[in-house]
Amino acid sequence: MVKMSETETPPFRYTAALADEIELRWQAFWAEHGTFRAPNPVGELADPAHPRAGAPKLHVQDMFPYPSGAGLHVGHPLGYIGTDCYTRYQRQAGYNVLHPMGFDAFGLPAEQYAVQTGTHPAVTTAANVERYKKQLRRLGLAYDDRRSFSTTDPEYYRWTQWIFLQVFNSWFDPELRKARPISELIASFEAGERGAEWATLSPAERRKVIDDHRLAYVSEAPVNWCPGLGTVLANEEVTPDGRSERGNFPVFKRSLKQWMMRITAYGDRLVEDLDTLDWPEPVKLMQRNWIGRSKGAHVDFPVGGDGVITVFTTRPDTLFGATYMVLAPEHELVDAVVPAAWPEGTKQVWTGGHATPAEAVAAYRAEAAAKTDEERTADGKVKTGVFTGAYAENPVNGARVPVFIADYVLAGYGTGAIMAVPGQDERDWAFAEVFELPIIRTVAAPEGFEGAFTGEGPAINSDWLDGKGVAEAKAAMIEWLETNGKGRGATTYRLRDWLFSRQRYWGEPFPIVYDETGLPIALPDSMLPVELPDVDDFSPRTFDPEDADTEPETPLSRKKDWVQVELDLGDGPKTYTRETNTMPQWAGSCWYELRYLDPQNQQKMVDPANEAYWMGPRSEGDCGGVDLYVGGVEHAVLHLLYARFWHKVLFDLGHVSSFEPFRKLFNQGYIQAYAFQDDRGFYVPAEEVVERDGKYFYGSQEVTRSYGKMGKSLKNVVTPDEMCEQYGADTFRVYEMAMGPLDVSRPWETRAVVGSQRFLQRVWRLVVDEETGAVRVTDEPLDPKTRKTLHRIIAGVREDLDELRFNTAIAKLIELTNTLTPLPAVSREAVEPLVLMLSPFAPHLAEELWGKLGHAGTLAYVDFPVADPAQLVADSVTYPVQVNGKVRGRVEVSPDTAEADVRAAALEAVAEVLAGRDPKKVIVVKGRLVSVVV
RNA sequence: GCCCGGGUGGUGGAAUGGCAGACACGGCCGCCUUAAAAGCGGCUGCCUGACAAGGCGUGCGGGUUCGAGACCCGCCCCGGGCACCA
Repeated sequence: MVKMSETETPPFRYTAALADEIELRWQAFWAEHGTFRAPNPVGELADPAHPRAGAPKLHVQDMFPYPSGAGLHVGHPLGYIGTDCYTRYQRQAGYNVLHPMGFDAFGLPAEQYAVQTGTHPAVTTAANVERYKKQLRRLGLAYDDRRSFSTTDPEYYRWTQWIFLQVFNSWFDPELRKARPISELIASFEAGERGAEWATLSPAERRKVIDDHRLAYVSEAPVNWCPGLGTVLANEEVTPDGRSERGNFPVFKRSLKQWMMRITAYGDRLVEDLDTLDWPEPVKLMQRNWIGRSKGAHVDFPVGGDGVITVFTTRPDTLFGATYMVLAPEHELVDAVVPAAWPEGTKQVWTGGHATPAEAVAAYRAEAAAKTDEERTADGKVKTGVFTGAYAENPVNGARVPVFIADYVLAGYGTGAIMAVPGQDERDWAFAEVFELPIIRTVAAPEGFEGAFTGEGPAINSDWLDGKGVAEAKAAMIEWLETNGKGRGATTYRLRDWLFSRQRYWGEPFPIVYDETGLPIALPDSMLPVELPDVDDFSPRTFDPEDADTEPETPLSRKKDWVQVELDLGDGPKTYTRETNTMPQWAGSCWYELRYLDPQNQQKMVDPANEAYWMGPRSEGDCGGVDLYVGGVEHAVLHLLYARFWHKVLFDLGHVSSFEPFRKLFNQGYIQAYAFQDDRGFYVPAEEVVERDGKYFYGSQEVTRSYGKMGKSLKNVVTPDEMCEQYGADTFRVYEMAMGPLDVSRPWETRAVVGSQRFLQRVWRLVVDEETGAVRVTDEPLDPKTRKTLHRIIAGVREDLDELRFNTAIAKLIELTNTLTPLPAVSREAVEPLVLMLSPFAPHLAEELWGKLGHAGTLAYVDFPVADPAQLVADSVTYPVQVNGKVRGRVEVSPDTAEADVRAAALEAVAEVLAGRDPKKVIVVKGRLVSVVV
């Protein structure tokens, strides 16, 4: 029996099968010819003969993926396709384009899989990377294959370790506001520039002093301990409700010895340099919020005999309104200030019903400690606290102010103590109301204003500040505090130092060993990389997720023969102990944009000439960096903040010429999908659900629809592999780009993909006779009208591509195709530009058609069409004529018609509507419309 | 609570203050076909209407303007971020 569909389909139609054949052939061609290799100025990848050698450069990069075992679904490559279209266009427009792709391959899932199966994470990771590469190649993504790497490659993490050592071997000079080599600090100590004490210290004590200045340092400090994961986490990895971002386990504050990076030293620059970046405002805002810089003053309040409570305030101008103070319950001074008995005049509400201050404080502390963060913030509007029995003295006027403890003051921010100014602070106002504390306004509030006034206004009740505006009063007060030794201007940050060690196996080992002093020693560059040793047991010790009283234990610590190592570090062979923590997953992604520039360089992380070419500043004050960095908004704080920090350290030390890693950031949207559940709540395969009358059915049973992520468990995954099989990669690419703007999230709809296939089929048919396979294109010139359309579309497509508006660019190409389709002859004059303009989106099809049009080789370096300005002026203009805002007629005139003539013609066109009424006003908008008012 | 985005046909989405709904999906009709699929052509915002035509339309209410989806004021809803940060 003959399959009808096969016999009836024209033999040379652009079908999925033909697309498959064409695509695989061109992918092989590109790979074989190294078509998308970009030449470097110097080094292994230099190529003076390359068509783009020495051309203006463009460095475009995607946030590289973690190669998961599940492979890609159709949502993952959205951004990759976007940057591929953009870079293919720019390459044709004349740029030397760097568009690399790598893999962020250290991390938890590979390790967890290894724990379950006993397979080494390196094996799983390598397999997953291969799978990803295959899937990406099948989509025709034009990467420079020589520049691909995984963060897990020893040749790569050798440089991650090298950068760690750069950080370790530096300190931040607050005067110069930059990192400097630690050797310069040591020299300064030795020269006696930093006090005489140095000379009296033992060698180990000196090392401790120096270690305390390093940008990477070990500290015993409260950290986020996650027993469920068996590791500590950075602040950025803990959700606001105190759980791990990965795994959603409880996280506890524990004091532990861990590696930290002094990112806080860069707080100012990380905030200020945001202004130089072309990033989405919301992302900048999130970084500003995370860094949380506030400027103000430290003010000293004398308490008791010679005690002092130092507070941080952003409103030193309101000091005359400070009517009480609050310490965090955990504040170290609390015990010191609490007297034996309640002083004279203690109000009943202040005591919490306790007989002595000590009892009240102890009870309140116990209460506060028992509350989780959630509970503390849940009832955040009701202020609680208790009087300590102590009074402090307001340094500006000597007023006696009671000292409270309350959990609305956080131990971890500022100094853990505040001066309370209820007149100008809403929280203080609320507290003052509960505890019947006096309220003094120090900024004039508007007539009839109730509550705390936080706005602008002249100072009042403030002695010598009276009448000054807020900004002026702040400055005056800071000056007064400094002159009188009562305080000083200060800046604080919400940002904490970055916790950099993890108790995991699958991460970069630290290039650090310890000697008998227990102090860290950096390994020399010559000993890099410190390779991750093989172990039998990959898992860190994990615990009952709720059990806070547990201790981390690293997998590497069990490998005794690796931990104890004999080395000659200059003092002859000695036994050292290796650091057994590993680096967090962020380490590898903190600098990968740099390694793409010079991936094969064995001598340097990146050759300065290559860095300067691809990422260097373009003008005085320019930050430099990747020209376009595309990825999801979920990395707004973590990855992007860490990467900026490392980049700035490398800049300070002279290793790079750019002071920001990513000049322009673009957040792509997500492709999401519908999922369907039956009445038991089980997910049913989404592709088998049919819609009838606005309801959804799986077989005969009605199911409910929800919208969200694609996932195996939701049974709604669609893969690019399936799309390539059903339609071809080019159709899939065109569909993803046509379905909406790149930065907008949208639902996946497989049945709509056919629209893109039809479009490509029409283009194919313009060139190829479906019955004979012959090329139909003629050398006949275009008719003048179509020529104008062509050039209008060329101009529009270029504009759209420059702005990453791929959806509207494709709409214009469809329009052009639909214009050409019904014409009796297919003119080369129109088809060649069409093919070239289509090539960023459907590169395989375009290459194939380009060949059929008689050109040899690839079109990747053929000039992108340019519109002829002469063709962009219209022959005639149609003016719609509005009467009172409604279109009532139209006139067609030549574009150079004088305004008066347009007006006359327009009035004539709507004469019937006007019915003799006299127009009050006639507005002629040149080239647009005519508006008549009656 | 505060700060960002965003609300346009059945659906995804277009529109420098100037003809709202480009382009596509879906739907309806037609051509081709014994038939179906594919392909091709037409119609498709809503309401009234046989047609012609008219009215109404960009979350809601006001405003600016000859003219507002876009600008201003006040609300509502959805998504995201932050949340006692002194």
